[in-house]
Amino acid sequence: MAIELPKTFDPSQAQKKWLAVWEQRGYFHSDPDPHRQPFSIVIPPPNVTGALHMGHALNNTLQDVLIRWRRMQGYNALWIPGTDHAGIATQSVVERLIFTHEKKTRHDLGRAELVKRIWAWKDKYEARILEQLQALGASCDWRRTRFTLDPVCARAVRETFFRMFRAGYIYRGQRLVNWDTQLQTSVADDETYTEETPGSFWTFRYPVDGQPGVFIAFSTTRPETMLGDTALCVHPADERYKHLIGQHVIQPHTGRKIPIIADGLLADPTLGTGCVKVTPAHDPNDYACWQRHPEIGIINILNPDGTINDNGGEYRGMDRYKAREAVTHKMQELGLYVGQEQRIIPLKFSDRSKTPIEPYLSDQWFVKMSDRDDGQPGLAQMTMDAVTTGRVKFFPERYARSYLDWLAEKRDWCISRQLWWGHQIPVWYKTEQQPPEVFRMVAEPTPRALQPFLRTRPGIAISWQNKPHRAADDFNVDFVVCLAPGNDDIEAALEADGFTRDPDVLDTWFSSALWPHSTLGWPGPTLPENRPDRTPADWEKLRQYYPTSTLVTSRDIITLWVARMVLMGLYNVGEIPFHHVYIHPKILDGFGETMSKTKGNGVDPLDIIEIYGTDALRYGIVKIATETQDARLPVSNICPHCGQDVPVKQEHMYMRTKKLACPACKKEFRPGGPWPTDDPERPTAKQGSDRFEEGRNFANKLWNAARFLLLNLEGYRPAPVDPAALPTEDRWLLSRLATTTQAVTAALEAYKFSDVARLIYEFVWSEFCDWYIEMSKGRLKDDTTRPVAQRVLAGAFDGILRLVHPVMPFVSESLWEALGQAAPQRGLPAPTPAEEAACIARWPSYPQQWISPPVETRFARMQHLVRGVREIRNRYQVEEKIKLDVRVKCSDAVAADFNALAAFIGPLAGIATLTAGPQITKPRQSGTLITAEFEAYVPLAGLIDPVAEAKRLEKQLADKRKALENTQNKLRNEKFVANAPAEVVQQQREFVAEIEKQIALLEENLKDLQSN
RNA sequence: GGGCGUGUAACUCAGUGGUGAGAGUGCCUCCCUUACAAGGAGGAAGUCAGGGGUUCGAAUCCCUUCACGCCCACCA
Repeated sequence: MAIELPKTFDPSQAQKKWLAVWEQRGYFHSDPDPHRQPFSIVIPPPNVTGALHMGHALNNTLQDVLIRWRRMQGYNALWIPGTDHAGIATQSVVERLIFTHEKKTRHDLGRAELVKRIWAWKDKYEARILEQLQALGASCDWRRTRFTLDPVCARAVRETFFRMFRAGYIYRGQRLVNWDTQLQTSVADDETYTEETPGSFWTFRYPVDGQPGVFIAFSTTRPETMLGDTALCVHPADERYKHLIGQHVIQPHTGRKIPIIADGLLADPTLGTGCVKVTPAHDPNDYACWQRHPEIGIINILNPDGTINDNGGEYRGMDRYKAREAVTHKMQELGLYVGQEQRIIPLKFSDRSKTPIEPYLSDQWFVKMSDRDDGQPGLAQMTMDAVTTGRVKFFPERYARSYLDWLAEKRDWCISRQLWWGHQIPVWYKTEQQPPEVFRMVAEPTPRALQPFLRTRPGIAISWQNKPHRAADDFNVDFVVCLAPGNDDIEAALEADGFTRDPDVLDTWFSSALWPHSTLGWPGPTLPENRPDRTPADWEKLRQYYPTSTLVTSRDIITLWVARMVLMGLYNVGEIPFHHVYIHPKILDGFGETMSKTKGNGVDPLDIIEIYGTDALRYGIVKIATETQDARLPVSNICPHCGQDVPVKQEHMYMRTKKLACPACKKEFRPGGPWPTDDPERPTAKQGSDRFEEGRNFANKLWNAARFLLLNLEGYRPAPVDPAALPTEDRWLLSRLATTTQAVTAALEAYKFSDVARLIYEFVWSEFCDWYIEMSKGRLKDDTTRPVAQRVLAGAFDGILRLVHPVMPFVSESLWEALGQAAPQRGLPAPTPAEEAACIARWPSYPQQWISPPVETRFARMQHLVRGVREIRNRYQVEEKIKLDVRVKCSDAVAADFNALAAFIGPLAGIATLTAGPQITKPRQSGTLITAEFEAYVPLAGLIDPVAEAKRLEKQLADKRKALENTQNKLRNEKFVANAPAEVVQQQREFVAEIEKQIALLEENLKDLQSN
């Protein structure tokens, strides 16, 4: 009995069913297995407070395609999921929420309470994002889900910090950081954005000391920083100022005498007055200048909240912008004001608080990236070498350049953040004052509290201040102690002895950088041997799955994340973290802009899943993941009344358009966007994109192909087939199947995802469905040909399901089950019992000998003819009932090929009779000619308009003659004949012969037409 | 300013030296034929951004102009 499927594929039902089955059968679990080769990926951990967006959908779909494919290939495939605590992002979200609801700041709550609140928040949103990943079909080993703050990861972070500290790679220094005065934290460069802002450009002058009436002028956009000036600077070769170098000027607000120095790097004689004020504590360039001229000194004038500190004298306590006015006013009073002009000034803002950034001198922890004092390569160099030697490979290759260029600067990595949410820095010291600048680990002297532990514990490192130079601030620290994890008793002893722990937390990227090995349970070498959390199983996991196989990520974190993972992997494990880095494109809206909630141009993957199904989403994503291009995804508002797609226009973005009328149902709705409140008048549209229709349709096409098979597999008996003995159409199918399988496999190996989707789609739709299934219909009706046709159909479709599975797991799994009922044993050339699920089925591979160009050529000729007849039928609206007589003239060899497929031409082209042979029957009646690689004549007496047909043929003739002339000219060109590859020349000759024949036939045909 | 990338049909994109440039969507014509109207058959539609060069031959390689995007640096 035949199995009957519903007419259309229902994605939501399939998703629900298979997610549960896969999970319950544990298909995605992976454990160390010495007999299988591992293939491992660690997920780029999404921010725990984030919701799934298209970027995640893209990133994770591509990883899942790789993992499912390798799993099917028999690898021990492990995909580790997890989430990131994302320090600033998360803390500021929760802080803002608490402030909105309770009007309390973090200082009102206190550290412990705030952290507790964030954990509660995290638990909720972590569950949500993991569910969303599961909804994508992500075949992660969910048992191994990690969080960057969980105990396993925390242990790795502590270990790493400790080892780097002990080795002298981590130091405390004063540096200019981007200071967010509202959040009172430093923010990384990537957490800032620059905006062109209207501002003023002032010019002032300072009086030269001891030379009344002599002034020197300079310009600034931030007058308040004059309070922190420690020098004026000119170019050493600038004739205007040469004589003043070494003299002093008086800073009028503070009365300080400051030097005029020469620095060719800082001062540019062509800009402004050619003289520049130097404020080392509040400008990065000036800071660099101070490092070259430390004698000028450095003065910090700001408090963390952006007010002027004690160094600002009478301006103390004033907000920096108030101080700007006051300082300027004072200069005017003193007659030192020269001028002011309005300018558009690029101003840096904090991404989190949207307030202007202040360059601020602050105490921070750093990882030293430069080469070592002994000349040995440092961390940056080591990290670069991993790529230059080819141990880590980028796909596409060009992204290696971003990585190398950035690392080549060897800039030290600031790893401390003034936050409460994150890994607290495991360093203790004994003062409320800020600790010193540079530490180096030493054995002695030793704080008393540590004495009892020193002999027995390896996890203690002590540093002291060893550099005599002090910056503006005064320190009073004797010892700094860093502890490895697992030394709670020492921590307690230190704290009892008056030590306090550094309040800062580590940069999120510090823990993310450990992700490939921390998720695998890297135990670290300093943990005491007898600890229960250091087990042989940890090492076994690491040994099996590390280095991981491929990292799949986006290009904007190549430096922040990829480079640091390589660094930490090499430093901690002594081995690269991954062999391949695949950088995928970014998804943009229809106008080429990045998607964001504020713009209102985003697409919610969950909406796409709801409307089109997960498989359609995945297919669409794989299809647009090309090598070079970012993917544009035009967005539509989906009418909440009738479901019509209404394309988003740029004026709809940023909530500029408040209502839209649906062109289909005329009802009004509000376009999608981050609207703060509901609109009582009209519903808000969801946003979608019709780009996913292709995938939905493809899933349905597969579904219906299976439906056809199942209706026709009655009486199916598995048996081997002999490819050599199969009829031409079967050998064509096997040739195409083998070619496609090979090409898909190669595309996956090269991370050419778009090709994967295209290849599968073309084979399934344009070849298997459009031609093979149609051709099989006749064969299935005949009892003698039916059994073989069934075997080939079942066997080929089995292969198709395997090929489709990594991209579209749900529809393929559903059909695998259905096909399993009708044909539990199937396959080509010999049947085998089908695996119990598509997701653990073996990835296909077929014999090279199946690929047969002659068979494909033969088949292509037949397709040409069929298409030609169809075109004629269509052009002249030939009624189905009318019999057509197609006569074919060709060589005997082609005729033999042709006859092999002749039986299909009638049904496929919709004609009744067909005669094929080496001769064309004369005389011609009014008719038309199909010019494929052979000649076919379709008599159409009485059906065609001779004038129109003649016109058409004349146009064809003209085209052909032109092509002939071009090609003949080419062949007359000696250089072409001499230089072009022989096969190309041969091809051209054949083309000439062919086209000459076609022209002759067309001419003959035209004559016939005209004589009638 | 430096680096990387992009510009091909109305739209989104394939196509890195070799016959007349492709796909999906959209558009036009015909068809609800027992797998599929989320479908079938056919059709129209492109000076491959502009200019110059290399070559027997260029969408493809080189130079250049224009437009757009991203990253980095800088802007007293």
